[in-house]
Amino acid sequence: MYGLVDCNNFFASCERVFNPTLRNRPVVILSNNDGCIIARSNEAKALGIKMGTPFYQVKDLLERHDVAVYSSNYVLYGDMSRRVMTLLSGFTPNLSVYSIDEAFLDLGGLQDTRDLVAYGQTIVQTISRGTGIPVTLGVAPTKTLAKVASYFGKKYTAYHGVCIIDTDEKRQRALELTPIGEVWGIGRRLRPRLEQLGIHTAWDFVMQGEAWVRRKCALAGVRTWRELQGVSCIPEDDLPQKKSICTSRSFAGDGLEHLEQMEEALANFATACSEKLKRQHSCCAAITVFAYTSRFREDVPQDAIYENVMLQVPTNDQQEIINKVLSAFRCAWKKDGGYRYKKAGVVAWNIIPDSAVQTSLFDTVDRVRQSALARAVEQIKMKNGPDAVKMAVQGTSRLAFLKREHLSPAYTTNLNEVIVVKCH
DNA sequence: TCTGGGGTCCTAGGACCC
DNA sequence: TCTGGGGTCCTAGGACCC
Repeated sequence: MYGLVDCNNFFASCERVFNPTLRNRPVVILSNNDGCIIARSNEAKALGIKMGTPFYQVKDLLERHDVAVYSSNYVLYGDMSRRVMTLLSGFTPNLSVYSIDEAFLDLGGLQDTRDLVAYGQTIVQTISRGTGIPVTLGVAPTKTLAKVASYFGKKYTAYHGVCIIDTDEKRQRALELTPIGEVWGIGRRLRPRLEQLGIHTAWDFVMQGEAWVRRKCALAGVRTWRELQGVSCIPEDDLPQKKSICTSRSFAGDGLEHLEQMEEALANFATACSEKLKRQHSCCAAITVFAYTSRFREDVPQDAIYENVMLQVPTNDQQEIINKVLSAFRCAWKKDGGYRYKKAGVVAWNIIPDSAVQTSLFDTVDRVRQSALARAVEQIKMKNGPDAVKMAVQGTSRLAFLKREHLSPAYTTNLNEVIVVKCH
């Protein structure tokens, strides 16, 4: 059996943990640059606020209903997520963290339903007491069915956060009540196509033949179809190593116009990619740098830059990645183009373990010197903090281009921002 | 005025080989 | 008029997830 633990309205719940006045009040969280709504409390959902709605389109509505609005505080959410996952790892030898707010638990040892219900309640209550985050647990023979179970666990309060699908009768009943679009693996495109073919519930889908599913939904559809029948076919512990690593941002306002501004932003994106590569002990053999103007502005000239760099010798070195990114970007830069770039980023790909790097006879980089410098920089950072030393081209205004007007404090990670309790 | 930021996998088609 | 029969590799684009 698999358990799926899913944090309820995770970002909104994180804000609530440290601000009790937000309880029973609708809460929404905005994306970077305060652009879109990316998380909502139940009260906000009830107001009809949709995921992904641009903030400016619902600003009036939010004010009318006294909705609390927050900028994304990923430092806080990341730390709260780590706490939840740490607690969960105590309940299973096999925890697979699926996203910032979800994890699959291997519950293989527990077959008896009464045991499962009790164990599930313990898990939910432990997370709630330990972190203040409400979670839902769905349990079923496959991961896709565990998702279905958690859908019902959230929908009906009578489950008290734990819903278990452990018999064929329960499975059929659940699938009959599950709209096809709610199934994990059926997305925005497939749903209308299936509905047109008369498939409205997960059960309608399961009742089709395999060849039919294969024809209409390709291989991924067949996998979902089998999972819904109780045949597990989503591989264990997927992708610990990332196959591509991307750092990108939108720029607030009209975007960036000058090469120097772009260079500063890209140098910081390149640095972030280098750090992510080092964290998973990888090197990349290819890098992409991209930038484009706003696709929403038909009244201004449009441009897109997209440059690939193939490396002779894979690397994760900050300086080298910055150099490659910037020289490729400068070649593609249109002097006097007058474009305002709204979004840019760096992607590292063709990733291999850093232990498997092959050198090249024609390498022009002094690797000995490079790694000595990188080691020295790392030691300075360890001793004096992550911002103690940086490349000049990175500038001093990290994240300055982000608009975050509704940011909450970093309650759990910054000593100057921890919560203060006043005694009278 | 204002529209996120990451990832994965699969498939079709083109380029190339003999 | 008529135009083989296998392969491989790469890439772009489409689908999905959070």
